[in-house]
Amino acid sequence: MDQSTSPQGGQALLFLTDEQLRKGIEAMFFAYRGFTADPDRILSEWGYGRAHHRAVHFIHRSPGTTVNNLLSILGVTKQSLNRVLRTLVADGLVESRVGQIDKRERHLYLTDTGAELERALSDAQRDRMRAAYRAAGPEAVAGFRQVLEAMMDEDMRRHYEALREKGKT
Amino acid sequence: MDQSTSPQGGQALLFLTDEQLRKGIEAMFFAYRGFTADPDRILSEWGYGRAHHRAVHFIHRSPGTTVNNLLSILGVTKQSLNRVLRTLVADGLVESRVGQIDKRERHLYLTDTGAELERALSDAQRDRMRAAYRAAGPEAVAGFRQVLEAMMDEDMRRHYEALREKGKT
DNA sequence: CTTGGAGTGTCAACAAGGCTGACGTATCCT
DNA sequence: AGGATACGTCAGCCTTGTTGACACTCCAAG
Repeated sequence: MDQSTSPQGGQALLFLTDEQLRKGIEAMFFAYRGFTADPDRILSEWGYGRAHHRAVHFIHRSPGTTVNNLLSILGVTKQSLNRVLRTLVADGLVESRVGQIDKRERHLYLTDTGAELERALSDAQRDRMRAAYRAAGPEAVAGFRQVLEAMMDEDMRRHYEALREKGKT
Repeated sequence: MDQSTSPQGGQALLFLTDEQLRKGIEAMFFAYRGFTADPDRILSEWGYGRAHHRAVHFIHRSPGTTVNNLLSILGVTKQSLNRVLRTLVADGLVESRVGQIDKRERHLYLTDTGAELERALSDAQRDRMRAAYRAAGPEAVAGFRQVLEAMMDEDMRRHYEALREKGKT
């Protein structure tokens, strides 16, 4: 395709050999496995799966978020998300409050139990992330984040960058 | 848990605030989605899923690999892998040859068609990886790889590092 | 006030791709 | 000869994704 695709073509310029890129691809694959291993263990103890983890994580991050908002972040159908939310509400981990301004919307909050699960999950995941960060060092971390951000789709980057936007209950 | 878990505790020392770590976690989540988006599109055209991608990728990387070896790399059950391999063999993308030294083993190879799919998939994935690498720059890439390697489980790092070991057909 | 549409919940049916358990067969090794 | 190994396969179950269809509530525009 371009010069960097040929075996040694762009190496002097940009070191992007197919072999380098393949290593990066496999690194993503193997690392993502490690990344999810600990939460998966905890989730199975609670009888949940990754879908529940994602929901709990983003509800914790943005308390009061609406179902629709969650849908666009998670990128799944409402039927799929609803199944997960239903069990979380039924099990008392998530509270779904009817919106005050717009009563069609449901605003989602973690209960104490929900917060407990979230804490167990994020503690485990942070521990591994922290260990990796420490092993790699500050400069490596900066590079890590730069590459990951460059790998995201546009809309995902929007969600990624959005931290605080709603402060009302 | 330790000093870096408290809001500002370890920042001066290691900048590892919960917020920083959370950002890293979400970056992994969103980036992995981007990472798999292009292959997923191609796979659905061929009527396959990610499981087929993984099999095809590692057979391409290590032609003649055995089923057992593939199992340990992919970390799935033989029943699960077998279902995927069966369709790939039936569709003529993968060839399964009885071992010459040990006739119990089956050695796996891509056919021309299989290589064609692999090429389409890895081209797409490399394109995105290359774009991300270029956008982030060489130093960032080094850091990216360092952090990912530190995030892997032990056995995964072994597979990740193993490039060539078998040269015989 | 009526009506269209947005936001949400839910039922049903289906598929991919994990899992466990059990069994059979061929082959190798001791 | 007998146990271990490599592989395939059948059967059943679970999670999590999909479509399609339908109902309900409410806001806003006409």
